[in-house]
Amino acid sequence: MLHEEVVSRVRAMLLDGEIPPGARIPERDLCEKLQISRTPLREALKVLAAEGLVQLLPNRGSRAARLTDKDMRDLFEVCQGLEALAGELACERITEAEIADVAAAHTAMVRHYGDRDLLQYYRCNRTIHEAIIAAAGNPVLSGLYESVTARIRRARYVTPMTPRRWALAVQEHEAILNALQRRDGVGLSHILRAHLRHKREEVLQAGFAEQDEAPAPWQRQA
Amino acid sequence: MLHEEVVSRVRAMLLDGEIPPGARIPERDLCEKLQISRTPLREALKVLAAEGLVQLLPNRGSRAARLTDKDMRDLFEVCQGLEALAGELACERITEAEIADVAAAHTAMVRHYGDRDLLQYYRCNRTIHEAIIAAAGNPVLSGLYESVTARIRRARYVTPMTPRRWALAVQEHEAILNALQRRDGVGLSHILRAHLRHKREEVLQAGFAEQDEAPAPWQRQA
DNA sequence: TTCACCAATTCTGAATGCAAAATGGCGACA
DNA sequence: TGTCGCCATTTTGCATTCAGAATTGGTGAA
Repeated sequence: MLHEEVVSRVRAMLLDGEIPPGARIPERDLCEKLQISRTPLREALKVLAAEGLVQLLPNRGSRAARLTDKDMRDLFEVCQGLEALAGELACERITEAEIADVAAAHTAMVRHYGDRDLLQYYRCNRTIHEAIIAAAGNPVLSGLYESVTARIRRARYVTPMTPRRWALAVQEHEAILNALQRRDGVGLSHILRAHLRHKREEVLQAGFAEQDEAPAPWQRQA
Repeated sequence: MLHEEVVSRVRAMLLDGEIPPGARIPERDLCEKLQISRTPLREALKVLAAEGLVQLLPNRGSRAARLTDKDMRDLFEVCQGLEALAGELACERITEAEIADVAAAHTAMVRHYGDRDLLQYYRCNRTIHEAIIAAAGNPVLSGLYESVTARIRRARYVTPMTPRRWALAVQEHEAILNALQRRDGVGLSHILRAHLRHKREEVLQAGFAEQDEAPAPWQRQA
């Protein structure tokens, strides 16, 4: 198994919640689960720690990072900034073919909205957002966006929506597609930010802060 | 030596150019220079590779990453987005005391401009930008900003400036401070973006693309 | 002289072993 | 009975070791 594969596997386990937030990560167990030795696993854990997914406690091993409400707010804020930037850049650089792709995904998404199929709706939604990022043609931006969204993905794409909010979101997406087709970068940027601000409010209202696993009150968190 | 210390040391060597861009990094040499064994060094290299400072070639070791013009442009673009976001957030959250600190750094910077002391000027400049980031009160943002600026620091703070551009930069900084004092988030955001756009043009004009170390023509780059 | 091929060396990547630190349990004492 | 301190066990962090791949140098043939 390649180094990057180990990183991906463990990252997936963290993001999918297979390793729950706040849980300790016993190296030995993960080693035998992944059928590798401790050295490559430890390398992967350090990388994931640098990404903010894992918390390293010196001489006390590693834990899956917990996301507080504050973390979630911070991540959403940055995500807003990144999407806004991507929107502006995308309007300058996107090809007609790519616009058509986004339009297709949008149409599919609206259809799933009509069917009230939340899962498929979210899938198309994500496709659209990622297409806009990709259209910005900036690998640095793409990388940071990937890292940030990965951490809020469960919150972003799992939160149930009220009919009212869902309708608003679809409406916003109409505006997003429209701005993109008009190549109105400033407009798109504003819409994306508002869109994400609303999403953030949803998520925070839903109370998606990740709880501590062993919240013994006298143990202060490092 | 702690893990984070190893990462920092090697990162510093890369950013300072002690390990030149494109240079191969023989693990054994660095090990004895840092007085550590290969295991912790390799962990650090993987982390730095995830940060984009190091390029891992499977079974062929690692190289210090080279920055192309495109990389530089991408990094500046993202930097613009992050600073713009930070400017808006800072205007909402900055304290009067922090504004005073920025104002003091600004005054000092203008004085160094009067003395044509580029080094001290850049020092104050950086203080101001970092203070704005810090005032945004978003650790995720701070972390990404730190990572992005580290990679363009040499270009950003080493490029010589024409008198004309320098004067413009100072003028822009007046506007930055002014917007901050008025807590005009949107205005600050725009000024910061223009400021960085100008900076980027300077840097790219100066031709700061990092050359290959061993550009043997028949060796294709991975 | 130049190219191709092969052996030897060097270097990377991963597993194992060892010392140090932390965790948990047991007993002593207040 | 509850708390503190000490010792055994577990786990981490690192050095060392081992296997495999890549590079280098050399040899021979065209």
